[in-house]
Amino acid sequence: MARAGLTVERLTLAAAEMADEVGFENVTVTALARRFGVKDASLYFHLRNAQELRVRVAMLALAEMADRAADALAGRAGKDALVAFANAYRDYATRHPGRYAAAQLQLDRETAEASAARRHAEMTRAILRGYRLAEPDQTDAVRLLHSTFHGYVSLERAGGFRHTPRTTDATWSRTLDALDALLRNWPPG
Amino acid sequence: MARAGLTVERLTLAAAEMADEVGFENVTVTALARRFGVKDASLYFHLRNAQELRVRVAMLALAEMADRAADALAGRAGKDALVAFANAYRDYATRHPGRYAAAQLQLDRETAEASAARRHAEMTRAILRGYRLAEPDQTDAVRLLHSTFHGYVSLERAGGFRHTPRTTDATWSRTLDALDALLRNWPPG
DNA sequence: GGCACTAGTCTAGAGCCCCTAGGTAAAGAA
DNA sequence: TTCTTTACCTAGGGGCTCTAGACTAGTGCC
Repeated sequence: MARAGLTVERLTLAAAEMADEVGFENVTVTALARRFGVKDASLYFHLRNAQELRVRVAMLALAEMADRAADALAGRAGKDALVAFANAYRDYATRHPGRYAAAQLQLDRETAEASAARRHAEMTRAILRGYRLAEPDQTDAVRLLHSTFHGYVSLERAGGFRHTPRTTDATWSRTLDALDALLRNWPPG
Repeated sequence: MARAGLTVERLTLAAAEMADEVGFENVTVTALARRFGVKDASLYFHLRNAQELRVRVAMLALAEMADRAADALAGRAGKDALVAFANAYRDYATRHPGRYAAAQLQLDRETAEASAARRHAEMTRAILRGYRLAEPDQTDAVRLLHSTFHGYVSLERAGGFRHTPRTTDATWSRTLDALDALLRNWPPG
């Protein structure tokens, strides 16, 4: 009965890796325990329940995405920043599909506050500084950008663009052109 | 042992109602059987497995959304059509959250072909006729619209817009203005 | 009406998952 | 060394998925 050296952090990271390998919906407490050569009941010493594990993976993913986005944004402005930010987001989803799926988990208000969601919003606002939008247009633009990025990535991952021959990379690039154009010519209220 | 008169269609419809009431993820074969006063094993005479049930609910939702969108589109063109289409989509998600969640299920290629997804794409292209976009811009615009609508609705439902006081209705309306403006001034390749 | 056949439901049970209660061994403190 | 705490274990209940095989309700035919 040697100790496995489990911690919440190790469990969360392993769960995130597992999510990328087999899909977030297949990450179970039982399967995670198996991976550590331990009984499932043992994990409940470290986790309140299975939902906590999922939430922790979601928080990890949100934080990682924010880190990547921040790196991508460093030293850039205007369209350059917009493109780098969007690509960081899309690349993360491609490389870490399970984590990305986890990040879509519905978090309760308090948990959402504690997450990196605020950093995402702040970075988006930073990008918009280059486009000089006043409130409430700025908030609307933040929401539009989030919606489009998230929608594009999740439809692409779900195979929603497969029926047309045009590559999704090409459309992605043109979508960013279009959003840049839109932000430069935001329609008056 | 009176017969319950189960059919795949009745099961699918009941599952869809159940999804709207308790959430798509809580629709199980066992719970559905309970609702019909029948043992869970009995449903496997009508369904291959639980996944088939989920897929059928997804197909139902996609078809219903396409119907609503088609109604909304009738007799409209230009921005009018764009707004009506987008609202039909968003309203459906509001009234039928469980069905909407089901519609996001990943379908395999064949199932997706048999779904109403093609009708959605055709309607979007019909809207774009008013904006006179040539290929490949048209395909890109279809993808952009889908992405934005889907992204907006799912972020809104997930509570992603709660942290800012601005109402989501106001942003939605301005988002449609912005998309209309963008389509009228689509940037040259 | 009786018989054969099919369709629809049931019971029993295996396997996996979530989670709790209570036991026990390992690691560290005194 | 002994004591305490920490970390893991066994046992078990309850839910979900799904299969095998039994049984019955209904249908068609004589």
